[in-house]
Amino acid sequence: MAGAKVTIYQVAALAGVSPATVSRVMNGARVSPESERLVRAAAEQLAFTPNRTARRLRRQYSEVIALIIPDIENPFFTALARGVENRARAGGYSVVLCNTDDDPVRESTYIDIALAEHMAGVILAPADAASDVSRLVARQRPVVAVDRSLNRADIDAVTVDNRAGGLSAAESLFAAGFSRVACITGPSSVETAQLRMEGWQQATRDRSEAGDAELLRYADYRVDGGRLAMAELLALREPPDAAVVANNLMAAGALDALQDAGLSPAAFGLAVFGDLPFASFERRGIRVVDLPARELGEAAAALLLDRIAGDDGPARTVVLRTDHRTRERQ
Amino acid sequence: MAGAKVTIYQVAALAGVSPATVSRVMNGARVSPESERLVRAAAEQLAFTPNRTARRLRRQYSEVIALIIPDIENPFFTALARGVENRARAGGYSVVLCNTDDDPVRESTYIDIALAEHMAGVILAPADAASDVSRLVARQRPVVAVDRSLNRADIDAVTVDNRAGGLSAAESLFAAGFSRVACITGPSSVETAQLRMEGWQQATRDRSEAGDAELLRYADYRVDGGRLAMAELLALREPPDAAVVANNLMAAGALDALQDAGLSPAAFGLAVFGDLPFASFERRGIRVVDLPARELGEAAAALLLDRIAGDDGPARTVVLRTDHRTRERQ
DNA sequence: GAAGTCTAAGAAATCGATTTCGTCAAGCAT
DNA sequence: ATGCTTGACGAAATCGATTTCTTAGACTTC
Repeated sequence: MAGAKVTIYQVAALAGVSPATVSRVMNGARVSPESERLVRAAAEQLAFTPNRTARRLRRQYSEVIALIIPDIENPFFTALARGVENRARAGGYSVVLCNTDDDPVRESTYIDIALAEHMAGVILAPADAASDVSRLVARQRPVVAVDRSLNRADIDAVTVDNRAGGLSAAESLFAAGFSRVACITGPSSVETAQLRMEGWQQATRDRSEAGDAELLRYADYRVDGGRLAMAELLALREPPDAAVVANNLMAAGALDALQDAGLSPAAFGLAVFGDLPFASFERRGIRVVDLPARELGEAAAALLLDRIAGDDGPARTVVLRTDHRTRERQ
Repeated sequence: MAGAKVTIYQVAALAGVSPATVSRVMNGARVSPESERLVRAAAEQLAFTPNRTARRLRRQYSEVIALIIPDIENPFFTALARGVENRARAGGYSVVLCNTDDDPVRESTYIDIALAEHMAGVILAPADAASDVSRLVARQRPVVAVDRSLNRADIDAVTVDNRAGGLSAAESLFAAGFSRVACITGPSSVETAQLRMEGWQQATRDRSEAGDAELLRYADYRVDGGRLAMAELLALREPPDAAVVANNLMAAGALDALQDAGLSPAAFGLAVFGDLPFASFERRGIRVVDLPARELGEAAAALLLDRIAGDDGPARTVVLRTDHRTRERQ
């Protein structure tokens, strides 16, 4: 009715029972049908909503999970977030999205907040493999690493097979007839960047023509880094005729650089990790290693919800497959 | 130290003072230097973090604000979210991101959660102009509408001048020599879609050649809707030679359709609301009405923080200007 | 030196829901 | 009929920090 807050005491008074009974009704404990009727009517009439803060303080627990990601403006992570949210909502949980900009300090702050807020669990795309989740573990809060794994064996993780993806991306370029296949990957400190590069390396190592160190560029997983790296590659005395690019943002930059050089992505040979959500028509001819972002999120959430529900089996690592294919149409 | 939770009582015991004094130290109230030293040392030693749930229950208030958006996978909203987050963090607040998929029921649920969680305020990009914020108002929780305004005059809002944007977008196409300028806008129930269309309408109304009703298409603000609308326009007996597209996603679809028809965006004449984050090289020649997404978020957060701090002046509406320009380079 | 401020800090109440504990009465077996 | 179980439910403790309310000194002021 009124806007003022309604407490369990007021409902109890109106229904003529004790607050304990109201609580029992709201939580499905055994109550006589008569009491239940009275309480429900009173709650309805007063538009009673239980105060979650009080409940949480008492229960030491809340139906909220934290999702900590490095870059909220990267579509890969928003798709992942959507996967997490879908799964969590289905299980009755809300998701709090925390953006770290790959800053370990901010990540650490968010972990503290998750603890202090009594969140039920944390899904973390770690800024660094050495990210410190020990406080969570010590307090027995479930944690799942997603996209990138952590340096510790006791934490659940959901990742994709990055090495296989890098390998198949490079192989598909060779199979299409390209011979000098370069690689633009992310920071060497980031696991996915390293593994994707290793896949490429494995494919190129054997081919006499290709095992050239100058064809490998470490960039920063951002648009400008991709542009710069591609520009450098094209300026080589013996430039590549194709490249594996380790994420979507750098691919956008690389496309730019190709365009500047008057090359078309199809003729040049480009294989990219992850989708280019807005580059719809230009991406024809680009090979895409499908990163199942939403599925990653769903799998991570499912795993976390299991843990929250009490599953305390040994740590699991779920590795999703990457498909790759050539884009013909969106 | 240990993982177990540390309470204010343990800190008090170790420091040899009362819990009240510990609280005073933690909150900057007057305490003797000696007590302060003792408390800080004890807190440090035990790695004490105040339990936010308990604090919130007592204070009836938390340093968390909710940001409710219709589509987390739309870069416009993530950029807006980043603006909110930056500003909120600077003010010591955390942001909880809630995604509604334009579903009024989910929106309503999130509003209830914000209330039950004692959040300090809500920034809402309403799914519908009739979205019900009355519960928030009744409970005196600050609310700011962003991007789209609400049907009520007592709520702060931060928007852009959509009509002016639509007008200048259309004008710039006419000025560039195009004569049949179409418009692909969003659902007629969405305010921004309506206003952008009206701007276009105003520009075309006077030009004899252009005031053609069939050149106006209502779509759904999504990629496929844009593609379809553009395909329909191109199939007209007398197709347009240019178009104003009311958001970024539909523009991606429209570009697709143009490509299918063998037209280049520059030759066709395309003016788009909002940036196309990944279509870097193809967007040359496209006219972009800059939507200052991040600034919208920052302005909304600033306004909300003012309200939270107690500002209870009359409701304000902040209208940001849209700049438009032609893309030459990313 | 007596009366009147301050100040620091402890004791205890408080926020609102949950949960333990205990009581009372009804139901059942012997 | 007696003793025992069972179920409903109220009273009161609890979660942990904040916030009165008090009290005991220390310091002014005339």
